[in-house]
Parts: sequence; structure tokens; C-alpha cells
Amino acid sequence: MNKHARQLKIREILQQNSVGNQHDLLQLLRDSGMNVAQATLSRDCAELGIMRSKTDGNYRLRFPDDNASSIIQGLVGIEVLAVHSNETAVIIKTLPGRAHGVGSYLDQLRSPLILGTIAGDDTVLLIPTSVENIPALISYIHKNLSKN
Amino acid sequence: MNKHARQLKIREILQQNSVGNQHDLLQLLRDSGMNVAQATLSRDCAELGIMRSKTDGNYRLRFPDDNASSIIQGLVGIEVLAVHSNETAVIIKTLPGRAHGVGSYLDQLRSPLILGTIAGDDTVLLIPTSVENIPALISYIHKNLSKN
DNA sequence: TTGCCCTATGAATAAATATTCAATTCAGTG
DNA sequence: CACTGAATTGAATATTTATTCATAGGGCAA
Repeated sequence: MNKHARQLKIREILQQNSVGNQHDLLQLLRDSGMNVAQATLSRDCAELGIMRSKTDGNYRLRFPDDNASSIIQGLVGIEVLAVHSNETAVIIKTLPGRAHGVGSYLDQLRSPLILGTIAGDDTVLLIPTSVENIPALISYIHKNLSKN
Repeated sequence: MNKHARQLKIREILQQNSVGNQHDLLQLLRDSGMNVAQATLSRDCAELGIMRSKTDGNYRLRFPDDNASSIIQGLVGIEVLAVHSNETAVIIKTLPGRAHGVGSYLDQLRSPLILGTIAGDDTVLLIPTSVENIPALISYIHKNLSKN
């Protein structure tokens, strides 16, 4: 399973080449040793927000340079757009300007899972008391920030 | 021959509605009294530079953002003073008051290397999607924030 | 371990979009 | 008035992209 690496490679390829369609991109991916089906590439492109548009008579695959698009991922609270994590921390994406409120709310719950929170404008960083608690923390967040 | 009027109408429709594909756009065009073939609409879309991309799980036709990211890149470059990291995160030092702009710029690139960013006044904290990506993330930052 | 669920994937297929080709219109010209 | 060429269009078709459906593997709880 190297989906992540593959999407990185896609990014790299599109930054260095002018690619007109997914078929060509697929070739370049294969040239670089990553052999996947067209269906998979289509899904990758969708996930990465890649678009195809015509300029100067030629088509080109490109990333959006558009700032406003937010990725709403789960059934989480109205202000919360997504919850992500890596090995050491959890990130909550919120509506613009709402991160502080969400962070405060979580602080006030005084969960033993949470060591601390830092809020920016639309992002809350959660540091867990232990990295082992991250899965539990994520379900805790979903539970406490869910819409219903 | 009302190609021009039609393209204007297309613009108007896309500004007021969320349209997921050309077929739906065609319907809306017809509802407003302009009856053309799918082929014609396809050509109009190409000429107008309209793109289709997936956000929040749905497709959407949209105009390109005239917000040229290469210009922003130049501006962002001169705001960045240094890039540092430890085992779990990356810190970018910026000119006073400029961290938010730099963070937003990085967010908008939607790199799969970046889990999230939090900006203070002159510091951006970057959380990588995986700690293994930190070296790649650092070179990615240098690449995307370089002055030249 | 076993069973269950969730994610990622490919093959086949469906859906969406682009292009080809022939036809039409219209402006300009002899 | 014919004729020519360029622009626009629709129908049919080709190409490109997305989704469905089945499967395989990984993580996790019992």
C-alpha cells in the first residue's frame, strides 16, 4: 500500500511536466515504477483536487490555485470540517475564524486524553497525553463534536 | 448567432448555481431559453477555461482562479526567514505579522505532506502527515517558498 | 486465533466530455 | 448575383474520466 507515496509522485510529476490527460499521467507514473490501474489514478486525481482545463489550445492537468475550497470530511460539528492525525498529533480543521472556539470547547472538557490545544484561525492542534491515545482521542473528538 | 450572449449566460449560471457537469449546465441553459447541443457547450466550456473538480465529495464546474499563485509565491518568499525542524514538526520563521499569510499559502497548496498548519505572528507550525515525511517536507517548503 | 470492518485496488462498465465531419450561415469579393 | 472562405453548429463518434462491483489485505476486538 503506497497510496501516499503515489500521490506524492503525482504531485511531483505534474509540477515538472505538462500533462494533458490521465492516460499520459498514468504512463509517467508507470515509467517511474508505480504501476496502477486507470481507476486508481482517477481516484487519486479526484482526491488531490486535480483539474483539467484548456489553455492555449492544449489540455493540462493542474492543481487548483484556489484557496477557498474546504474539505469537509466527516459527520462532525458545524464548525468542524475535518479531523486528521499523524503519529504524534491531531489536527482539526474548522470554518475560518472558528478554531479558537472549538479549541476552547475541547479544553473545557478537560479530557485526560488531551495534553493541550493550540488554535490558529481555522486549525486546532491537539497534543495527546500519549501518542498511544491518538486513536481514542480521535473517536473522542468525533463523539464530542458530532452534529447530533 | 449568439455565442457571446450564451457564454455570458454560462458565466451567470455558474456564479449563481452549483453545477456538477455539463449535462446539468445544458439543462439550465435550456431553461433560460438557449437551446444548444452538448458539443457546443463542451466547446464553450473549453473556451471559457471552465474546469471540473471534486470538492467535499461533489463535482463542480468552476472558473479558474485568476489568483496567480506564482505571483504570490514571490511575495511569500520574501516573508520567510528560516525553516527549522525537530523529530515531529517543522517551524517556519517569518517577518513579523506575516506568518498567517505564509501558512495560508502552504495550506492552499494542499500538499499530501502537510497535515495542518498553525500560524502565530511570526511563526508557522507545520505538522507533517507523517514524521517520515519531514525531510521531504523541508525540501518541499524550500522549493515552494524560495525567493527566486 | 477468528471474524468483522474498513481501505485500497483492478477489471469492467458507465458517464461525461471532446472531436470529427458535414452542413449552414454570413461577410466580403469579383 | 454567384463564389469563396471563415465561423458556428449539431449529430455521431471517439476519447477521457468516474463509478460499480468484486476482491484482497490490514487492524482490531472478542
